[in-house]
Amino acid sequence: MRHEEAKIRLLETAEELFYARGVHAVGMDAIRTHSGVSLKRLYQCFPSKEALVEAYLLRRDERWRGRLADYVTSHAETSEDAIPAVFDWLHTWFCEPGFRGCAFVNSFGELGPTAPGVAAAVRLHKELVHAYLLGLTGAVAVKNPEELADQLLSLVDGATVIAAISGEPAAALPSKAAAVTLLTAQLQPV
Amino acid sequence: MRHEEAKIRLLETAEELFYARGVHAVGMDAIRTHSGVSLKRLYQCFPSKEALVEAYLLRRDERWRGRLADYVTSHAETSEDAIPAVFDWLHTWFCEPGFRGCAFVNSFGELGPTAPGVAAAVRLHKELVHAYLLGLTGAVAVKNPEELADQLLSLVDGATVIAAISGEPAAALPSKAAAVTLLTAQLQPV
DNA sequence: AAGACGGGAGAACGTGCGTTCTCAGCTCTT
DNA sequence: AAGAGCTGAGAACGCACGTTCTCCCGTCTT
Repeated sequence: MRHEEAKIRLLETAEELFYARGVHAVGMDAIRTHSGVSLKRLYQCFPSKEALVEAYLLRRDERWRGRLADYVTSHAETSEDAIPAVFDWLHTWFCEPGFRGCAFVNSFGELGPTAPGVAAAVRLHKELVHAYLLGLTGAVAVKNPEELADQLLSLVDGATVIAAISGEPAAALPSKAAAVTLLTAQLQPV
Repeated sequence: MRHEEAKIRLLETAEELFYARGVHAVGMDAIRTHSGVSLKRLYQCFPSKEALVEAYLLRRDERWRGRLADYVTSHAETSEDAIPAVFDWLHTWFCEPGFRGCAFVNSFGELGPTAPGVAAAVRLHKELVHAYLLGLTGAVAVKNPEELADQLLSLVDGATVIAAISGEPAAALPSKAAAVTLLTAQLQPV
């Protein structure tokens, strides 16, 4: 097995197991069994468990934002439609089997104070999501795109937390309505 | 040392350590050392670590909601003022040294899939906060108090997550502004 | 006053984890 | 063809944790 292929299988396994069960509930042996990559190779690819967790988070960040952006660009006709489309995508995400909240929030709660690299990856993810939302609010004629992006991020994270804890995907709906209200309240009169 | 006093010291120590470092980073030995309660007594009061975690969460829930309600009732003159006051309190909470996000969200991320009792305590807390917010939205003349309470809960949890990850207490401000916008948008014309 | 009781301190035990080491087999060079 | 080097499987090691056990001391009853 080639080095690159082993890395991919390890990252896929890490995402599957760490997200589903939490980081500290998954041992390196479970990663090895599920991935079929030997421990020796595993430690060649990632020098420690923490390094594997960081790599998993960075990869998940890119894929997560990619899926969001793809959905929004393919479902929103106008710039105004893009903002509610973000919450439509959240709803479909919440409905996926195995949804268990935001991997970054979960990892931060679990490892934040003890693993600085993980905390940095989580912060980076939130900054990138915020930048994406700022791109959306900057494309419509609102008074304060920065503030609106902050508010949307808060609604996104809040909806995700509530959907995870309550197990109710419909938690996306009031947040979507809130986003629309906030957007229209800030729209400049033409 | 009396039984009740030992319990209180254990719960105080548990709150201090579990919240600051996370549950699995704090051993029972650390609880014992910090509290001064012997291991024997500890296991007489709480039969397992999970039981201690649950008791800590239930106690923190009551104290947290109590502090919120006290602040709101003493700082809000009218029913309309109560809703922004919630976010003012969040801001003061975020500014406290040692703030590390929502203990319930953190515990859920860390233990959710493996500890059903913890997950239930977290759900209960969110339901009680929602009920409190519903009490506030029901006291003003809005079209849909249920939806507004859902939205406020989302903003509260979102602001808390973002403040914890970014380390920036000002994360409360856009959420407060959003709450005010949502409230005024729903106010019935007199 | 003496013995039974309870409590504190900490050792002990079993388990599970992250990480490294061992060993046997396969592959590729010369 | 032979040996060097890499690979995978899994044992081994050290450590930390949750939980229980042991021992010794103070206290309270009769």
